[in-house]
Amino acid sequence: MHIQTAFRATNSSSQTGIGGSDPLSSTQSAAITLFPADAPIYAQGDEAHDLYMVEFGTVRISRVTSDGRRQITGFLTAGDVFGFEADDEHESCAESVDGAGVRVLRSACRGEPTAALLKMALKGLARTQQQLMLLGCRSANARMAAFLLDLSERQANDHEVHLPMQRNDVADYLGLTFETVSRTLRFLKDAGMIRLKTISDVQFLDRDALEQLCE
Amino acid sequence: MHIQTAFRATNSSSQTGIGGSDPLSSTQSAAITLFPADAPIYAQGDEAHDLYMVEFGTVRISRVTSDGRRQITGFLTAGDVFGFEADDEHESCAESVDGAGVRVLRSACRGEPTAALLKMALKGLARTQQQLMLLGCRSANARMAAFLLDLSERQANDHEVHLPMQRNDVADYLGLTFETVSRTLRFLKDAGMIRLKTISDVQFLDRDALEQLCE
DNA sequence: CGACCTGTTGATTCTGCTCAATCAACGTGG
DNA sequence: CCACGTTGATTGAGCAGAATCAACAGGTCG
Repeated sequence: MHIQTAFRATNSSSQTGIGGSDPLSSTQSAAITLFPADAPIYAQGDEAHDLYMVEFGTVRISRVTSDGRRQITGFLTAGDVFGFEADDEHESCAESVDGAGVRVLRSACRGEPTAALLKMALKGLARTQQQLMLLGCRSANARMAAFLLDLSERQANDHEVHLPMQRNDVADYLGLTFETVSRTLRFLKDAGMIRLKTISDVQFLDRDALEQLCE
Repeated sequence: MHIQTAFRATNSSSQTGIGGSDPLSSTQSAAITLFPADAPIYAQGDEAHDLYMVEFGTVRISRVTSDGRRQITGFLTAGDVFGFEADDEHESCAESVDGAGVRVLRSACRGEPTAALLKMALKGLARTQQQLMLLGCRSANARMAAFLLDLSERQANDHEVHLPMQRNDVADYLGLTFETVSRTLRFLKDAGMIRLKTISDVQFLDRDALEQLCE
């Protein structure tokens, strides 16, 4: 099974600054491919050729264990680059969450690596370590608070957060069950820390309390 | 406070193949520094200049949260390279676990990056993702089993594993308490999967059962 | 020998998982 | 239009497992 609905849009010069200089000036691939919700971008075991950059929407990176469980190892949004592998095979799979636009950076990984390429790899490393700290939080409430604050920072909005993914995805990201995710949001609501504007839009009522909670 | 007992040894050409060619031929720093147990190599907040390679012994990378808890984000052994940062400041701290020999790779990160450098960074990324999957294991027994098997692979020994770090470190690595670590080892012992040759040497009696457990 | 540190074990508490029911939103087809 | 099925989200009850608090054993070092 492969991508069907993926279409190609004209290149809309990404606003997603990486460092200062555009690291892709020599590797531009003008086409952006749209992956509808839940469409696979690459799968576990696929050969790893290229790198990818999210242009809009959200991409999830996940890995499935032999017992069928799924661990989401990252949610990526505009400007994030993914597809790095130590070997020539993808250890994780990448899927669109909500209809994501992805640009393929061909030949970015061919030849001698550039400083920009290294920087992107290090950014991926930093993201992964960040999530590691998140999973280190013992309580479910703390993890959720940390997750919301992390999203808030990425979305550059101190007062509100949009959750493009569903509860199941959040659960597999935080190492919880989706029931617990639901309960946790309810706890934060009852504690007066957040308000659920819609099912996927969270408004912060007491940011300090959230920050204190995830410590 | 800085390293005191650190001494410099003659360079013993490392056997720790990274890829095939020696990536450090142009960046050799002949000196190896010995860090005694628990000695800091660098601290959270230190300026990040160089990269480091473990020559012998074990190094732990950790991060402390504002509430005082510690999350160990990696145990590194001979051949592993660490010190990568996305920014110019160390987000984590590195300490010797058991008396570790560390070589500084000066200027490895200056100028244009090499393919070998990128490869090392990607290896670090892969290690971090591996641990992320480990933390994704729900049960304490599963985490411990996965940890032991992971160590076994790194030590290239199918029958036995040496634990250079103490229970407290294992706990902070696995996101458990040290009491639970103790109990978990006891469980694996009672289940006939392992034998504790010494307090820090674990012998596998039923490797298959361990592998099945951590699924 | 005593002080201290690491590790083990026990008892209790509490958190999150499991199993289950319910509800709201949506789409389909009669 | 409404009956029906589906899917995602919420909520409840009971239980298993890990954290917490506490006691104790073994080793090392002064």
